[in-house]
Amino acid sequence: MINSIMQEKNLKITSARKELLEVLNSLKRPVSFEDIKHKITMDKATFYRNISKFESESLVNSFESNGKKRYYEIRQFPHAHFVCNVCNTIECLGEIPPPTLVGYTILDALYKGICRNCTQGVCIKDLQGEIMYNSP
Amino acid sequence: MINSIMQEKNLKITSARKELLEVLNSLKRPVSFEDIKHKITMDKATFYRNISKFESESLVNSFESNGKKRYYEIRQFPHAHFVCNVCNTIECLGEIPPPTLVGYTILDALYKGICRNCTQGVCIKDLQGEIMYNSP
DNA sequence: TAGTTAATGCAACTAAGTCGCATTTAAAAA
DNA sequence: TTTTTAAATGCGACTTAGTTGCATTAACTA
Repeated sequence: MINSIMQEKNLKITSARKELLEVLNSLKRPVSFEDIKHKITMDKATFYRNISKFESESLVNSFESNGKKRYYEIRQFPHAHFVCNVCNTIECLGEIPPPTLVGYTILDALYKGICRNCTQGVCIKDLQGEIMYNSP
Repeated sequence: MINSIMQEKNLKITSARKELLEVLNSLKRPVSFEDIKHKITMDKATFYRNISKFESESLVNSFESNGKKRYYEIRQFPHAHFVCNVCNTIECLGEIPPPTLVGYTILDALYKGICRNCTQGVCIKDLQGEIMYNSP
């Protein structure tokens, strides 16, 4: 089915592309080049050229998180992401719609903060002045 | 008053730090190192060391946008940002609260999409499958 | 004012991402 | 099936954001 996806987009089916889509598809979470470079055999130039082609064909999404790295994932239904400042985990948020912004088209939402696990270990008063929203 | 801010945080008051805080304070919008490197006289190592110290002292906020650059701004009241994928403009969103995420502490929100100006020039059908939320 | 410690400038380095070019390969034509 | 050709690949060189070590300088303290 990976082949037919590429055919639909009129992309030449190469072994590098199949490999890359299979890896992204099996992981189903946002990954950086570093995360998967040992899982793929292609050159990094090929990785970036293909990722960028996949993005322009709407097969892949990307965003940047806390580090200086970009994260890529297979595009499924549109969803937001949450990056934890403590453990640096990136979570895909399923059901969270972004707020209303009249006149704007929101394509992506990225939230940062402290995830459920880490929140329990963090003293709230250390966050004085930083809190946008603290959930109950 | 810039001096007293640094005193409160027990930061040594140096000319580089005064210069950097003054520039950030006068611009009052998120800027990258590139944006302001011609406005400051310090070495880039000093810039990054001070920005990072300011961040850990809660004087400055940072986030990454579409490019591979990081953006820094004086921390005022907490607010979200909107990055336009078309014109790459970064807007500070004043009154937009992030959604509820039970158990999580949200410290930052970054939305991407198409800003008010650019939305008028974009054909909605080009966005098939990408739309998270299209405002009325 | 002298002494201590932290901040600075400089240069070298790392890592993400890009680009040009020669070679290979997928797929269409013959 | 073989030939053709345009696109994809690997390689190496490059760019740029950000970091680090080290010698020097400047801010605070006694």
